[in-house]
Amino acid sequence: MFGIGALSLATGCPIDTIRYYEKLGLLEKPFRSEGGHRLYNSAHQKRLSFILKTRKLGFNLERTREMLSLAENRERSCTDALALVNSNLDEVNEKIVELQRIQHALEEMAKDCQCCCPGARAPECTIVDALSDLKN
Amino acid sequence: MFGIGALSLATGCPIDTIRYYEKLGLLEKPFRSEGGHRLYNSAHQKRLSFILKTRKLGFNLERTREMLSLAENRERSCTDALALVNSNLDEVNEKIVELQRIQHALEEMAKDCQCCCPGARAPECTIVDALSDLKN
DNA sequence: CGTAAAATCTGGAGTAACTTCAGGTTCAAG
DNA sequence: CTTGAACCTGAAGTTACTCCAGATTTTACG
Repeated sequence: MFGIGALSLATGCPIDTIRYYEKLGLLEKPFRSEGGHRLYNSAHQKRLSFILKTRKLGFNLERTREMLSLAENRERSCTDALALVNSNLDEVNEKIVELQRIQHALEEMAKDCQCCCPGARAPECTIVDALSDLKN
Repeated sequence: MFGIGALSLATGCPIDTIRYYEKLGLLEKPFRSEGGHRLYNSAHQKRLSFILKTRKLGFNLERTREMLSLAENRERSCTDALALVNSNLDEVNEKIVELQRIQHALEEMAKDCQCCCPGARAPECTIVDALSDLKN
């Protein structure tokens, strides 16, 4: 049995976040010392590690919650876990595509500016021009 | 002079967002009809379009604000705009790298599950296993 | 054992960038 | 003139935390 500080140290999860997960019901309520301090065991730690690993894979808290219940429920099939992974993957892929679009556009802007308006005043800058342009 | 609905339609920006930008001072206060309805002209529309274009390039509102003041201030040099673009580009690149890491990990998980635990119960699923594993 | 420092407690507010809501007022068309 | 659409305001909700103040508990040291 160890305190919240030790759990935080062991998992790398900030203390406030641990309490936050508890409030959301992702983490079950820990035991308490006589004075009211939280006391955890290795089961708590495992569950928190699970959550953190899931979060690192980009799952939001709702999906994390589903993954947790999946991991605990012996009735549910593995295809549910796969579906969860895949829907998360879809989202990640969409985000990547969007960011790459942005990346491309920003690189173009930077290139144009560097080649065509070095030292110029902002109003004549190609970047400002591009943003001001009502077309496209 | 047109109302907020028309501006929204013209720019594709939701009405609530227009009011929100006004509250933040990104958009200057419009004229008002006798009854208090907002009235805009093409200058307002241009400014809003500028903001929307900047947002589409992934700039946050603070950077958008800077870009706006840059576009208006004849004293500031073009290199400032370039710096803004580049710092935004840096952030975008970081996000892409992180998302690609996640993408990779999720793809691996999906592959493992599809090959090794079709139809199995969740507790034996490779996905759940990977998340439960305290190592790594 | 006493005390001081470190750890923990609680409830609430702050963050980004909107979005939604309720309850009321104004505008435009017929 | 009436009615339905558009618009008004201020406040609360969203995600996933993070930070704060002020109080209490625990632990270490002499």
